[in-house]
Amino acid sequence: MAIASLTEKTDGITGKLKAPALMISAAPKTRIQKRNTANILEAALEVFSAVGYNGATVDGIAQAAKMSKPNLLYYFSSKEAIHVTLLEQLLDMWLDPLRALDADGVPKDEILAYVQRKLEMSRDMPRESRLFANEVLRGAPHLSADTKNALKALVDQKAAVIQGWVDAGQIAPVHPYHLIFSIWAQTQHYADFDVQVRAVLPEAEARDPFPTAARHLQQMFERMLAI
Amino acid sequence: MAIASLTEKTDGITGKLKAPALMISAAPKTRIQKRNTANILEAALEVFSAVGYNGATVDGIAQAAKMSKPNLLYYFSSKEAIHVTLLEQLLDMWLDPLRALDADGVPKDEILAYVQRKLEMSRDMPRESRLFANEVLRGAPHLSADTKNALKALVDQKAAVIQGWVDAGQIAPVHPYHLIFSIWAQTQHYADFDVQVRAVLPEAEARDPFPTAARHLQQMFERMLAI
DNA sequence: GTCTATACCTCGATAGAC
DNA sequence: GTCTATCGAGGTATAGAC
Repeated sequence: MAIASLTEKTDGITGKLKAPALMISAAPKTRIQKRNTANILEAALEVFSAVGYNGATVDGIAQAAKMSKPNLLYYFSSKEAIHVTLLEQLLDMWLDPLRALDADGVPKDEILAYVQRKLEMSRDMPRESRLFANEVLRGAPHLSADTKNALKALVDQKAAVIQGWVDAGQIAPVHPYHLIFSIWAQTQHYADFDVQVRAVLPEAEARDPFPTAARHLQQMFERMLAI
Repeated sequence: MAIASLTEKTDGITGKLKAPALMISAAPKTRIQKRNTANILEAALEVFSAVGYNGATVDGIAQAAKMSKPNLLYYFSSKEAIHVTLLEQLLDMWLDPLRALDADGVPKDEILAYVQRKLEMSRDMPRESRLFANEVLRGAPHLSADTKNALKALVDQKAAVIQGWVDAGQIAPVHPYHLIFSIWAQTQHYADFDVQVRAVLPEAEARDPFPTAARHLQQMFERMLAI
């Protein structure tokens, strides 16, 4: 079932073979098809994350992928199909840090490590962060009900783990769902609002906000969870 | 100078008379002009915040304002002019909660009150939050250098206040800029990613996430700042 | 599989009557 | 100030040759 695909570990970006609903053709087969499809999705990530879904043009994506517009549309039936495929493929990888939160680990360490992994994703994959931010900001019109349910199932599961730690007195009392939102919000902020962060920070830090951000968030969640 | 207009208290949304660069006409004069201009900006806020700048159409804004497209374009020279005017006007009010942070108040109370005011803005003015989120996400192409400098000046000033409190031992050591980012990120999250928050939360809380969010953030920043 | 050419549409903005 | 009509640019997607 769909939920299992998000609660179980998968290979993320390379696991692109599960046929998305909106694609014309069946799963890609030949080497050149795989290569072109991957090129298109990489180009689409670049363009969508920079100017949003509505700001992007098929021609712009085609140019970024170094192919003609009709050729691109030979691989994907529409602009929407590219976007949907991209979202579904990347979401899996995007949730890896949360999926790795281990119920059997040391509670405080597990959560702090999650925060740092998530911050690293904002640093190393800001395009993915902005892609999702843009989608959710507009009301998530291209995320299927299945996908939303799978996301909820994963968060429910991890929230239960955190609640267990609270009940066992291993971390200070917290609202597990809002704690997760706090982690998402603060880490993704450094990708999604990057220009604002850099515009506001003193010049020395603006060049690379992430080292001080990492220390700040470490401090923040350490104090939040200390018993 | 421009910076003063943001660091000093102004009357926010009603202070729309300072002529924005991109408007055709001078400041509105007749009663009907004021009324139509206000209608257009209200409609534009509704549309831009729902579908973003690129997703919005002049016709859509005109319909929301219950006028014809050419009539709307009689008041604003272009779609971009509407957007720029809207951003400049609302930013002032948007920064009121930060501006109200009082250097002479009780440090912890001042910061906690700021958090709550900001969360209330996310609850009561989600459209404004999404408007800015969309603009910053795309790299803030419609915010002038003056506006960015004014924002930085305000944050610099308040960061210095917070640093003063830290130096005086009145709150726990924190990075003032990142503390402000933490407040922005976590409070705006409930407006910008509203659909995700509601999709993930258990049903009872999803109906209104704000009461538990308020308690969670109170807890979070109390523990962060406790000496 | 990839191209040129193009059909078809929507959008931003303007012309010009009233 | 407000309208109908329309222009021209730029967008998605397809036709059809190679």
